[in-house]
Amino acid sequence: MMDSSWTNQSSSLSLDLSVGPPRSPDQAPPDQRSPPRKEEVGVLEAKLNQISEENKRLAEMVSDMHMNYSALRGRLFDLASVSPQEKGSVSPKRKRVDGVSCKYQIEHGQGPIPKSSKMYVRIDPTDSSLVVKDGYQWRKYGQKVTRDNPFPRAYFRCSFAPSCPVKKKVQKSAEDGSLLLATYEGEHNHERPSRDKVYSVSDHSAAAVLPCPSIDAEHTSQPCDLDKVELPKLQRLLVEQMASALTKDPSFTAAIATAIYERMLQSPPA
DNA sequence: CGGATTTGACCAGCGC
DNA sequence: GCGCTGGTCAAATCCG
Repeated sequence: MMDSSWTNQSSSLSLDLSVGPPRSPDQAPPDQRSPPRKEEVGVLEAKLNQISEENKRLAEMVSDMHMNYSALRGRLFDLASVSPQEKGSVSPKRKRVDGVSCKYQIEHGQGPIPKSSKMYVRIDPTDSSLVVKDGYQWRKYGQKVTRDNPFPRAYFRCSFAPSCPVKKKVQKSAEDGSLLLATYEGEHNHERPSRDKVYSVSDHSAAAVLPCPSIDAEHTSQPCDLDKVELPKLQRLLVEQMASALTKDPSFTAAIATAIYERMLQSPPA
């Protein structure tokens, strides 16, 4: 099985790339204790702004790398964990469509197959809150322990708009307690209340929310084939290499920080 | 005090 | 019909 050690590093991905204000003379090394002139301060401030911008870009790159890797990992996990019998519906024993009873569909005048999707969310394995910060507002209305998973499944309804029919089920992966699987049913009939919370890598309770493009294929019972991923090959290869670097080298983030630092030293004064 | 969460009860579908 | 299971309800409880 896959090495989950990287998940413990996920929080460290939110490495502090920000550059603080210039050191005060008291904090500076002994050989730099002379007070800076005004023009020097201006130069340093400009340099600081430039570095901050670069740090921002680098942080976004790391964020993207993390999400891309997690998405691929989630998909791989999905493929590995879904048995052939389970690919059609939630349970072969029950003729429900994605967990929605026939009665519910009839009463609510819905079609046979509500639009659904899944998201994988990286969390702290010790976090049992089952909270997926996807930007929408949810109200929990139930929790159940299911037969095939020791972790409880939580049921949520979208509470942002009273008429919004969207529901979601959130359950930890049975194999990987650091992975949350959120199953969404229906479509929102309103705008997203807050986009800022989505893909918030710095958020420790939901390090990365990962849309899984394979899920819609479930309705057609088509096997999810990694080769059919629409990502260009080159991009995928790049993502895999970056992911590999993240997983194999625990000091990868430190290396990035070192590179940034070296870049700072090489950067000419503005 | 009002809204959100918890949790046991209830319901429906399915297999035997 | 009965038991099992997943999904939902709703009263109790929590919390800001």
